[in-house]
Amino acid sequence: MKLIHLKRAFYHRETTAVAKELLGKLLVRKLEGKTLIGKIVEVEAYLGSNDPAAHAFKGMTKRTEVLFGDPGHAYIYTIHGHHCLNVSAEKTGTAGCVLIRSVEPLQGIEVMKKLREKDLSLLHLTNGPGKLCKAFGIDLSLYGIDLTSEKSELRICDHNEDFEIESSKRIGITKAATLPLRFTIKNNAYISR
DNA sequence: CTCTCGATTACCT
DNA sequence: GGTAATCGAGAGC
Repeated sequence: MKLIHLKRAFYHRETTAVAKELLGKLLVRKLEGKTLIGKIVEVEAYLGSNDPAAHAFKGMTKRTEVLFGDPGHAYIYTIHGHHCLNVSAEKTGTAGCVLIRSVEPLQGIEVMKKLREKDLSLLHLTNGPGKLCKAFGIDLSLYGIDLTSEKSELRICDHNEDFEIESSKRIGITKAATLPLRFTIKNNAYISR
């Protein structure tokens, strides 16, 4: 499998467009000499200043500053004791991002199982934002990492496949909860919930 | 410094 | 489907 990372221009667009097109792409993590790969099957768009549910809604803080910078960087935060991975989108100065909610494990599954401590069945290994971060060894030390750099330990690579995209309400939020900004690959077995 | 609140998970019935 | 555990960021004092 040849791994060509997505370029900056991919992220330099409207957040919902980036979200939909991230479906089917490959999350690639270099870790301890191994390469872990997961196919993105579920994402959510967070629109920044127009979206009360977005962390960036109230403006820039130390935590959210990467969202206001160049697109194509990792926005990682902790919630309920777990880490979540987002990708920054939109032009510099505008704070859109895409939450990676679920991936299908493709390569490095033994390493993922080692990093996760519970529920090691393949279907439940990476089917949630906190779970996939644990399985991929993603924590705050990777905050702000450039996903478009060949050298990065974390990047997103191109992959082509035919599938149908389904949209639905975002999960686990209370504000702007009815907007259809969650996108999934229809009928994929590794979607969360 | 203290307090509150989740973009969650795992385990229970 | 219901809920306890969890912990850092952000806000307020």
